[in-house]
This record gives sequence, structure tokens and C-alpha cells, in this order.
Amino acid sequence: MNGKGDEHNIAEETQRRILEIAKKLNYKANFAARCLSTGRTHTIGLVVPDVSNPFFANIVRKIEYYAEQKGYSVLITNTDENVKKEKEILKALINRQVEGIIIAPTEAISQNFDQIPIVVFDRIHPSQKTNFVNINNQETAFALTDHLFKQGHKKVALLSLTSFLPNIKERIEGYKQACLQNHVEIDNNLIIEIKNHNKKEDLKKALKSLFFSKTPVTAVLFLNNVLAAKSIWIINTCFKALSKDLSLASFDNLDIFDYTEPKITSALQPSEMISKCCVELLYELVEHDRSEPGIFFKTQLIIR
Amino acid sequence: MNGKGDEHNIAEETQRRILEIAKKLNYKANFAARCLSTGRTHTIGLVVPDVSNPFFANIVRKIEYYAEQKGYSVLITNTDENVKKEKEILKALINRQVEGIIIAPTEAISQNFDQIPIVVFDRIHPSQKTNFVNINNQETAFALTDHLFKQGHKKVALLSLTSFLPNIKERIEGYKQACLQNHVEIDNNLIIEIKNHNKKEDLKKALKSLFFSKTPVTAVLFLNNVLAAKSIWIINTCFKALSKDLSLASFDNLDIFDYTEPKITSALQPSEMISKCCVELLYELVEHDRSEPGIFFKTQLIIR
DNA sequence: TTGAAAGCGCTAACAC
DNA sequence: GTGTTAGCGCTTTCAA
Repeated sequence: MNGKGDEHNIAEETQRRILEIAKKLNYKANFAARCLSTGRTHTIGLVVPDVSNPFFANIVRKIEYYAEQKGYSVLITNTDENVKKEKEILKALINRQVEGIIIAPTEAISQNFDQIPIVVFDRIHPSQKTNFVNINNQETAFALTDHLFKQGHKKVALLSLTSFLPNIKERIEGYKQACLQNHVEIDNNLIIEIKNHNKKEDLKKALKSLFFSKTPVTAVLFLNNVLAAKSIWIINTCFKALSKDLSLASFDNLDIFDYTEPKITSALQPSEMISKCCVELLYELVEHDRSEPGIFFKTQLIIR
Repeated sequence: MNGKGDEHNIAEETQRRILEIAKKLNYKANFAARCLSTGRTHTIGLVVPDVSNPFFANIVRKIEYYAEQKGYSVLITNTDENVKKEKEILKALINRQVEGIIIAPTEAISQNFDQIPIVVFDRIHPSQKTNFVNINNQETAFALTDHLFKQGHKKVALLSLTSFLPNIKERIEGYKQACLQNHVEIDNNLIIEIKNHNKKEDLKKALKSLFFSKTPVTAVLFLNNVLAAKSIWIINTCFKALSKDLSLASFDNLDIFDYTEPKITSALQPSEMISKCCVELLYELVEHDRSEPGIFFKTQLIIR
């Protein structure tokens, strides 16, 4: 019944007959029993900050697809950027005997996480040398910022998430680098960190402070799609008058950026490849205990 | 170690000591073994067409939250509106001994699905009398359509998904009802079904045929957020000139609708309550074998 | 080819 | 309070 009939020299006739009876009885091997017996669960854990963030929703969708191809089920969980919750989730997943984990960690979790095969994406700690999928954060942030300066803007602000995330750090670095390259002094007042980016109020306050200072900001780089989308909403509903003089850029791309006003230049992450590679790296790790070097992808600039 | 120490009259001191040792040894009960032994998995399955659809991404997020509160893990899967895939997924979930399933089915799956506790949302077959969470589809579609007519439009088109989904049928009914109420003859050429709504090409063709007929359509109702968002994209990039004369309405709401041009009136589904109720209904079913009557929620019209 | 039996790690029941 | 044991449903090994 496990497809190894021929291997054991069982008559074709017999095999057929057994399978038929099994189907008639609607027999299904008990999954838990099989796990217990074989020691395999064919399940992996996927840990993201928030599946309802379009970037992650996309990745989750694709990882599930590729995982299924490899015969894995996926246990999807959200951390809400909450370190404590993340730890509990990880414990729970391991406890459930998942065979490996793909994670976009809230903190640099991976330093020496050796309890279980693990692949990290989106937020890679610099010390991590293997089993990760990353993008050229710094370079991309540089290009986006540089694009804004090249449009003629003198004051380019940066709207960031909690800046201790490694990817965010790199992006901030890229921004700073672009400032210097354009002979603009780095002004820390222009680098704003939004702690809870789900609160529109905070974002509105931040934008207001930028747009209505003595020497107003005329260009903004957003460090992810959520910040960008919500900001566009705020600009349209509250600061509409400013709209035509503003240049915006965003890390991550969204379909809507194609038609929103003000125009927004963005960096598209290759989510298809990211997802695929995450699964493949984990597969190597799980099935062959083979640790692979990290993978880097380039983002694609969409200039608008 | 299972928290039943007091129940068994075990000395507090002993309990503490044991727990301590367990922690020191980093002991974790094997999940599969426990499942096998107790017959419980504390896992439920969640089956949606596509987690990357914002409507479902939201629901998935919240269902996971409420399920966790009840002590369940959630196995999330995508059917891609594919009946065959859905059947396989269901089989696989049952095989995994999930204790119940929450599903937005591709077809009316639920008629007599008695293998396992199941709660249906979003697409409810009329024959389903219990254990579902639904919204007032027809009424909402009526209100949206009526709103468009009241704006003075004579030709209101309907962009729909595959119309054999029960919720879609109801929405179409609401649309038709509004036509009649406004003394407009129902024109089946104005009811367009987009088979694969992921293909922008199809959508573009459909919109083109509507906007460039002899007597062009000036108002459109979209039957879900994806159709609406993509259509807005198409209108902005291809038919920009028409934009100012168009009135649009959409089932489902998206944040971006607050600022997109042309303006779009929408119906907001109470996703928080939908998610919460799905989990609660399933909980009753799983824990107490208690079948509850279906629940209806009202959408909220956002007029723009 | 077929059948029997051990054992995966846990829970629950029961005897001590 | 504490220790022993059967058995959950499967896989795997070994004997017939």
C-alpha cells in the first residue's frame, strides 16, 4: 500500500486487489501514527510578521505552492513583530515536530539556532552565512534615494520601520550613502521610525512634521509597501494640496502604485524566486542535511 | 506535567520539582505521540481560494488569531478556485486528523459533508442551514447598484466572477433587482463574467467592450475587491480619459479606495466578526458536537 | 509471499 | 502518592 509492492516481489494482482479494497473501505493511514512510527511529519513551519501584509501574503502563497510540490504541508504563523510571541511560536512548531522552518524573523533569531533546519528570508543578520535568501537592500535603497535626489529634491526624508531589523538597517545605510553621494548632509530629523505602522495616526503626525517644517521636505522614501500605501492614503485625504510637488519612492512594489497620485517609484522584490529558493534551501537542509550558502536577489526598480 | 497535578493529589513540592527537571532536560512531549494517544490534534484546517487576495489574507490572519485563543493551530491551504484541488486538500486535511475545517468553498461542497466538523463562510449554498457565516449579499449588491442608478446613470454594468458561486449568484440577483426597481431592463450583455480574474488582459477586453459600445456604459459594479482594484488600474493606465464620467462601486472594501480615481463606492465586510464567528462555530462543533444555526452579518456601505 | 511482533512516545487506567 | 501496563495505528524487521 505504500507503493513499494514491486520492491517486495508482490504479485501485481495482489497489489491491485489490496488497493481496491483499501479504496472501498475508504482507508486512510492515520497521520499521527505514521509520524510517530517513521519519525517524519512532512510538515514545515512558516513564520512571518503578518500574513495580511501584501508582501508576505504573496510569499506565503508561493511558499505553500512550492512546499506542496516537495510534499510538505505548511504551518503558517504570525509573529506581529513580537519577539516573545515569535519565541513561543518557534517552540510550538518544534514541539509539533515540523521538519524545518522558513522564517522572516522579528529579531536576528538565527545566530545559532541549531535545534532544527531553518531558512531565513527578508531579515538576515550579518553574521548569518548560510541558508538565507536576501536581496540587495542597501543598493536598492541607494538607487531609490538617488533617484529622488536626481529629480532635483534637496530634502529627502526616510520613513522607516523599527530600525533594528537587519534589512531596515541596510536600507537606511543605502539612504545615507545616497545623501552623501549627492552632497547632502545626513539629517537625523529626516529619518523617522514608525514603531507601530498599523496606526495611521502616528504616520500622519510624522508626515505632517516633515511637510510643515520651516524648510519642508519634498521627497520621501518609504521602507516598505505598508508605509507607502498608508502614506499615500494620508497624503490624498489630508495633504492633497502638496501632492503635485511631492516625489515618493517605496521599497516593495504594489499594483496600485501604477496609478496612485502622487506617482511613486518603487523597488520590486522577486517574490517568486524568493519563495522558491526558501523552499529549496530548506529541502536540501531537511532531506540531505546540506547547508547551502545564502542567496542574494536583486530588486527591480520601477520608475514612475 | 499536564497540569492535572492537584487533581491527582500530588504534593506541590513534587510537582514543582518535576516541572523543573523537565525544563532542565528541555523535555517536550512528542506531539504525534500525544495525538495518537489522545486522539486529538488541536489542529483545524482553513481552506480559502487564495490567501494573497486581501479579503482572504485578512480573514486568515484573524482566524489564526482566534483559533490560537482556543488552543488550535491552523493549517492554511489554497484551492485556486480549483474543485479538484479542493477535494484533494480536504482529503489531505482529514487524513491529517484536523479536528475541523473552516472553508470558503469553490463549489457548494457542504451539502452533506459529514466526515468532519465544518464551518463554511463567504460562499454558502442555499441548502446549508447551519454552521455558516454569511453576509447579506443580495441586499448589498442591490444597494450598491441602486446607488449607481441614483447617481443618474442609465447603463450600469456588472463585472462578476464565475457566477456559479452562491454568493456571486446572490449578488447578481441583487443587481438585477436594482435594475428592475429603477425601471431599467436587464441586459445580459452588461453582465460580464471574468473566468480567470488574474489575467488583466481579459479584464481589459471586458472593460473596453463596455466603454466603447454604441451606447457606452458609464457605471460599473465590481463583484469583489480584486476585480475592482485591477479595473481601476486598467482604467487609469488605458482609459484615463473616461475616468471623470465614470461611477464605480465594489463589493469588498480596500484602503486604497479612499483615494483612487475614479471614486469608488464600496461595501465593507465585517471581517473581524466573520473570522471570530467562524472559529466559534467550529469550536462548538468540535468541542461540544453542537451544530449552530448560520450567522448573517451586514456589510457597511462606504459611499464615495 | 505472508504473518507475527516489536516499538515509535505518549496517555489513562489501575494496582500498589 | 507512585509505579506499571495496555494500547493508540502505523512501519519495519524477521520468521515462516
